[in-house]
Amino acid sequence: MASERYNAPVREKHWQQVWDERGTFRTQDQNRRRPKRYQLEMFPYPSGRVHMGHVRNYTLGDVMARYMRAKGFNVLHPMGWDAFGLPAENAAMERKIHPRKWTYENIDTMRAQLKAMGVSIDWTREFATCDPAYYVHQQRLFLDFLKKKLAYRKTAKVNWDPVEHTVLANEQVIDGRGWRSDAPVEQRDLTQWFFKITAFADELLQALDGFAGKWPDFVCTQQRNWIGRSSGASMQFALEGAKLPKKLQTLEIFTTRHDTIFGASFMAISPEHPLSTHLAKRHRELSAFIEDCRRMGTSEEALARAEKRGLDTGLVAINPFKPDAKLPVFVANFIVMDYGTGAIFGCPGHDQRDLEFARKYGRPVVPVVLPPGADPTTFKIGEEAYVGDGTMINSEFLDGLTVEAAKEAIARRLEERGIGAGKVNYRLRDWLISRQRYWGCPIPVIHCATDGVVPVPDADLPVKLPDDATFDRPGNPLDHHPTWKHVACPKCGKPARRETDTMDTFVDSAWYQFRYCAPNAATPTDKTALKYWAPVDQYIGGKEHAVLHLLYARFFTRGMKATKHVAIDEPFASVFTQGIVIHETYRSENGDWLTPAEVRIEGEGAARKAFSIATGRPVEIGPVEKMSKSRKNVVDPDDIIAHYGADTARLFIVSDSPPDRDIIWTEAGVAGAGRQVQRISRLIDQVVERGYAKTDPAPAFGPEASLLRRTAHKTLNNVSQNIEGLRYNVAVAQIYELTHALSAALEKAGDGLDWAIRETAELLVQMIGPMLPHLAEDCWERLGYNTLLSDQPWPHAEAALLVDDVITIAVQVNGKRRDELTVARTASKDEIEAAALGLEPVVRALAGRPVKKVIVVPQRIVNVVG
RNA sequence: GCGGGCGUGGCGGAACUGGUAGACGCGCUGGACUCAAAAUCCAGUUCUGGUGACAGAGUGUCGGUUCGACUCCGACCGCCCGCACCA
Repeated sequence: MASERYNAPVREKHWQQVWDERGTFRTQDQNRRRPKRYQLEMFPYPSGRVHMGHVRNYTLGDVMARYMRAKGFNVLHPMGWDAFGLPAENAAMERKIHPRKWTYENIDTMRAQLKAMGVSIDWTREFATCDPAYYVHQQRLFLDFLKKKLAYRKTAKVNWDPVEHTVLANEQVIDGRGWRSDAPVEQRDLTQWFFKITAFADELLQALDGFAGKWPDFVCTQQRNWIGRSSGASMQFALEGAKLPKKLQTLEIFTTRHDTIFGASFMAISPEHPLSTHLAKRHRELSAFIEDCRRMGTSEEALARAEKRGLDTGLVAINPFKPDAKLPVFVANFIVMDYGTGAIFGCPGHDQRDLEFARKYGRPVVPVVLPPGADPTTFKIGEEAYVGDGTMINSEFLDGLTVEAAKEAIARRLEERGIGAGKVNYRLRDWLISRQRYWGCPIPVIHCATDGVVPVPDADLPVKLPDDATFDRPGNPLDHHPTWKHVACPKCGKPARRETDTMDTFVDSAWYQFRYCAPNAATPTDKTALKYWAPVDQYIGGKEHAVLHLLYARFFTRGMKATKHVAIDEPFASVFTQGIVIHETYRSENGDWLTPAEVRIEGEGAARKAFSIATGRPVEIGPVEKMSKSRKNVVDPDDIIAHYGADTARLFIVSDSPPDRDIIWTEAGVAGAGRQVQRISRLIDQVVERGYAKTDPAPAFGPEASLLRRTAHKTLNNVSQNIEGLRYNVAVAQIYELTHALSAALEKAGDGLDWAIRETAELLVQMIGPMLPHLAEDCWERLGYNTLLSDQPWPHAEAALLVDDVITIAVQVNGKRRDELTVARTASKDEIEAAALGLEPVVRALAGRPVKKVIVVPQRIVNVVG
């Protein structure tokens, strides 16, 4: 009897319903004596529909969650919605639908889609960050941060996105453009809310050292660079040459090369430096120059190659170590205000940029560091500044010292004289969290003319978003609202103004991982729950969050520790970044993009051609790119699930490509995965059909049965290890090999073989469980069980079956493989050597030469050197 | 410019701490079943020479260490990513 085709879409719905009814994946919170495993994937933004990136992300996490569950861990695998954000407001403007309605409708759609994927989520813990029940706690956290001065307000130059009508954090500006809008950002002076991430700069940096092997290297490197620690010194220079207000009479600089102070030949300050601003008031040429720089300034990295230009202010600075050296002060276009103090001393001998500037403006170039082996009487700086190590020269009391010693000597004297000190500088800026938008978490403060910034009292929380906002004009709807912002000051009762800024949506996602541990707690977090569940054991998500979200969440955890909401420093014990899903692009003759569903492909390889299904006209096959709506190279997961089933989609996602690499979505690949699903289903049917005799105790095993059992248990062992190491593609390959072995065994007969076939089939079904959960559940039932496979413990590999009595090792002559040798595992070196030397191909390869040496590595290899 | 990662068949990719390179899948070729097709199954498939046994070459390039190198070291080439006048 031929087995029926496995109807995945129907069976999958059935099993999803069973899991749902039985609450199979509900986390047992009270079961805290079992070891826990917190598996988390980055929660989605409810943009409308689930895309392939989501399918990949949640499949990768689900394989791990299901595996760990079977391994006996108490698994927390929750899901929620990163639900605040601008697209909801855009939808409100374009389609006249309220952001709340739009968001919750999308959530309903996407929840159904995720359920159709068969993800083992505990849906009872679900929340959306736009639920007041969530953001009330975020407001509490904000107020606690405010108390601890981790949140503060300041006036600063900020990145203004002219399209989104809001400010952006530095991390959200990519190549001078807004991360969502792609519009060039402008600099504006505004008073905004910040989180003091710089307070933890050093901690955040140092903790990265402990992440080796648990976080991707590139993420650690990028965070290190973003924090950008550099160790140097601050130094004050007295200014002469014009009447200056007291505050501007000394110029403070930051340098990492204080050793080269005797080689200084000019000073340079940023066009945005307060001194530049002051001088420009009475100096028309200077104000024109500053204006010029400002216009050039903001855009593009092209300015990195732009010409170094400067304007002499006429002021001179006194070198504190060489008072007779008068250093002209330039305003220079290559000095940026937001690093160090926005001012430097230029030492052209040992800095390439300073050298170019000095040559252009006729400043002297004096070498003060002598390269090892160079002649001090003839050493000169040519086209290239010398930036290496060496011995100090032309530097009075520093002469003869190493660079390192000279730095120490200078730092010491600076401190003694009170005009500077050794100093560490960071590139990291505080996190600007104010957004002039409606659909975000309101910042819970009130501005009072008498009392200043007043926190909203806890009893008045949450500060809820008004439902009746209007979205018909640009700007902040909260600010436009007729009544919302007008409130009484909680302190003095006088009329006051509610803060109308909302928080950056990255705040919402900076602590959600803790909320899942106790999603209904009356406080932001629950100590008992956190003690058990935190930190997240494995976090899986996109590479694009290497610095953004992953850095913010790390900061927030430290902030929450300082405010006693958590007891740990780091939110994620290990992080895995998945590759993206990419697909071919298709373009019609008139340049329009077409979706894969609108295209018919004919031919193979070089003869492969595409045609529009609608018009029949040829279509150009373009490069393989990240799936995106604009390129239309998207495949709807629903279509795949409806046609092949979720298991096929899941299998395609985890087979072939390693999870951290990009994966090319192809119809052929999906069809191939679909065939594998059918193949396994058929194989299990064959096993059931053959009948079995799984007697207890086990029968005597003949050679066929023993071989099959060894293969099955070895595979189990390897698959387990490969799942744990997120090498799912290798695990899948090994499962395929086992199906071949099982298939071959069905053709044979032998002592105990029926028993072994039955055992192997059960192991196989259990092994596919994490990846193909519906099929596995279905096969488990066909094997005669009325329990759920999802409730079965992961099988144990029998240690005795993992080692072979007889093994095959390669035999080389001079490093070249000539033959192989089958020997007992326990064979001695001498036995192996004797057997190897007797092999005919070995004798032939030696061609009569005497054997000089024989290397025998038991159980591995023999190499005959002749 | 600085930093990180990666280069293996026609393709995706395997290869544990240096020990039989190319597992597994896709594709391709041939065959079986079929009136035919689909589906399925079997065999072959790194390259070169040879009917064949077999021989030689081979993991971006060049060199080194080693009995033995995809793996370790040095130099170079190419691709991808991040930061970018950072003082």
